[in-house]
Amino acid sequence: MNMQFDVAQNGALPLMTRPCAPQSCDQCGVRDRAICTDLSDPDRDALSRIGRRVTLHAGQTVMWEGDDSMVVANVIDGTLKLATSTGDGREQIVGVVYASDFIGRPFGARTPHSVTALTDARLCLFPRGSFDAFARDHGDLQHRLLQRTLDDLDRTRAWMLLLGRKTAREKVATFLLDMARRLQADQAGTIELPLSRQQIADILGTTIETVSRQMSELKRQGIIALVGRRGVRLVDGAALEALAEGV
Amino acid sequence: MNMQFDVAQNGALPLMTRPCAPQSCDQCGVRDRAICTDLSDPDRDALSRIGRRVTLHAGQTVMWEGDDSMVVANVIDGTLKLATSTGDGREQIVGVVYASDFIGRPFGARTPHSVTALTDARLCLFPRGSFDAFARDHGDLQHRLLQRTLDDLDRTRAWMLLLGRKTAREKVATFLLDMARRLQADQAGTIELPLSRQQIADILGTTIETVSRQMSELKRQGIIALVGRRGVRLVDGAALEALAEGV
DNA sequence: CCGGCGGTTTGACAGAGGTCAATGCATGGT
DNA sequence: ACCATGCATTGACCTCTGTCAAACCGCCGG
Repeated sequence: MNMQFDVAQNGALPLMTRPCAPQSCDQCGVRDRAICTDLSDPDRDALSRIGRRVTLHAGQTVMWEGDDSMVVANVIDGTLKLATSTGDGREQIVGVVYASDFIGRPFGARTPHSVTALTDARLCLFPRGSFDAFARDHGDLQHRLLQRTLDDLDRTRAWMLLLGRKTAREKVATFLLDMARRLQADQAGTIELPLSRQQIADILGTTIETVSRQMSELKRQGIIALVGRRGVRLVDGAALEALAEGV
Repeated sequence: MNMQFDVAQNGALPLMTRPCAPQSCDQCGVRDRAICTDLSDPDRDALSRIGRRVTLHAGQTVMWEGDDSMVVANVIDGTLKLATSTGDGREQIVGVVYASDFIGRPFGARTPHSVTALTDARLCLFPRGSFDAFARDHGDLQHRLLQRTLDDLDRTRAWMLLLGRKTAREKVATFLLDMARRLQADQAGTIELPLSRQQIADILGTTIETVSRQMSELKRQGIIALVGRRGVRLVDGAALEALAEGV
């Protein structure tokens, strides 16, 4: 099906080589949305001292499927994909994460999926062992992590319905609505997808050609408008909603 | 695709009407595997007093998708399915749970999927509010719940690869290996599937006919043997493993 | 032991979507 | 401003799997 087209883009990981200058949590952009939000000031400082700010370029992979789980992180900025693949290189994106989301596998030995930057991104990175220890001692942090994990699980299960039972048309409609919900539209109502057609196909469990054909068809019907390579404007949201549910 | 064929089997829920006689945790069959395992004796007693033992018959549904999240439970015995469906009745099973697993949506207002007994089952049922409050006060319980949720999420994401990228053959092979891993084989090496062909199809995101055809083909090749309606013996496990990965 | 029910298997067919291939066209570098 | 490159679109074709339908057969009750 599709090859791991972006492996070649991955340079050496900057994790060890380019820690940014230590930066306080005070001016952190996700300060009031990340899992560390409701820690007390001294606790947050302690956690902050465990972690490092790290910058990623689009295409770089932070963790690989099956690796030992060495680090976890908060996403400060940017969009990343979580993916797994079959032995022969078919890839399925199992999650897309945004600013303030948490990535990595705490309390477990293995990273079950790769994590790759789709855009340039900044992370607040923690060694897993230290993070685990810290979390065990801080009930609210653990509670927030649990909340997030439960939400992730709900979203993931909802996506299984899409993968297993929806038609290509329904998949694309659902995807567009999902993106519109997460992304901020500009003044013209256009959203900029952080994903290529190939990546969209990898999320929807289909092919690039099918995604393209479905989008063209939606455009032909006047339900969406395509602007440039990655821009989309949802012209008739209600129609999309209907298609997403398969009516 | 497939209709919700088993809705008709659902009698009135026994949840309110048939609480079993209070029963201590001492003789609980999942005592050392459920999330309550490492609570202190008094704590476990306290939790036990919040909950009730409840018996379900095969086909009965405990919670419906979209309902307010009123209860959570430990599975003491039996097998249940978690499912979501599209507006027009296509169903996707998003999880199968066994003895000692935890079900329901703690810390959230809505139940994101239905929960239905596949076999007769026994639950240790808690009102969600009380359970949430208890869990917040007991870090180890919450930690165990987090562990389980993280494991569930890993498994669920692995299943997304199957739904999105695997062929019918690979799906069936993966399913059989997964069941063999979970279920206890009898002396002849035969496992008894707790699922009908329709339910298998609903797990794999395919149809009953495709499942049947793939199983027949595997049997023809001597890789598995079918015994009766629900029995399967994995004759050539290595061949199955190879098929599951798509080689 | 038999008969009927409900799940399962098998067959024939069709269509959605995958594959292969060519063309089109944004985007970024010079 | 232009071109080159790589992504996206479109087309033709084919296959896998879904659909419809009939035959089959475990399993249970009488």
